[in-house]
Amino acid sequence: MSKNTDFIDKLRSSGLRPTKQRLKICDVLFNRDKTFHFTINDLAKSISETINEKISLATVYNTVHAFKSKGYLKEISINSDKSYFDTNVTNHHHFFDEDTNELIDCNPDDIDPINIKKSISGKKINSVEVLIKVATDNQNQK
Amino acid sequence: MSKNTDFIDKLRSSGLRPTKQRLKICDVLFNRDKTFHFTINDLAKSISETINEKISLATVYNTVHAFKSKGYLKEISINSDKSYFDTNVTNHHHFFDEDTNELIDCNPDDIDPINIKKSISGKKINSVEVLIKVATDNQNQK
DNA sequence: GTGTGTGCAAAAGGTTTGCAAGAAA
DNA sequence: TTTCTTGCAAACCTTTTGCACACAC
Repeated sequence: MSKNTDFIDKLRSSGLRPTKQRLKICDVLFNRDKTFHFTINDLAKSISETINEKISLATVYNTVHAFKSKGYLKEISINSDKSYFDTNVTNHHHFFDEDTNELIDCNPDDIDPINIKKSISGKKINSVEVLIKVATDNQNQK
Repeated sequence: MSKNTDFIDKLRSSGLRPTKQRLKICDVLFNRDKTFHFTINDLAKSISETINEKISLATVYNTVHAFKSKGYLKEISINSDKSYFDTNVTNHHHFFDEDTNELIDCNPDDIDPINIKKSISGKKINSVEVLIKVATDNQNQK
């Protein structure tokens, strides 16, 4: 697990001042074994549960966006009503459980490489994302 | 091209009353050669440009949701800030042009079938969607 | 000290809701 | 006449913004 000094280095090296709030957010986001999928609300709640002091929503937004632009977080589109973020910034795909609104990472070998035969002239591919929506078996289809 | 009576039948057969507003929206949505990708705003604008009377935003939302739940429209997640809809309700994937915010349909044979080796126990796959984000070539990557 | 970051509240943008009036059955 | 639909405005929720104060350097 990362220590506080690691986070300080990480922030400093990307030009972000290691403030108390940012370090707390780092702690909540990155000090865990498994990938964390969250909405801003989840994160804010998680923060106020983990620590006693609470961090302003504006700061949480700021920080998440800063982390995203530095490549420490990835944003995932599922529903249009909320932004999901992912602490796993490697290229990977997702299952989305429509019953629980939960995101599940795919491992690289869970899905064969996507073979795209079409290209858009003058454009280059920035990302290829696969989203597999699942729900309990005895249910009407999406 | 579909005629008004077709739309009336379509609506009636799915339990929706063929009101003047819904028929107008049908006309704007389905009376076209190519697939239509739109946000609610696009649609509202398109309506007020096409016809002189305008339709309340609430009604546009109602209607689009009704059409979606009847399977006449498909919702696509790209950014979290807006809902995109698609008049092409067949299974297909998309390119998204990040320069122009434009959606482009993939034909079935543009992408090889997605081979998913993992499954979630007790859950069945409702949909598999691939989103390929593209941008002009001389640009920093996403 | 200078410049960046934080926090609050207010504003913004998209979407939903409640309810009275209107239209379809 | 009964039920569904419309339209408006208000409510709502998530996200952004402005600005004064505080903190990092």
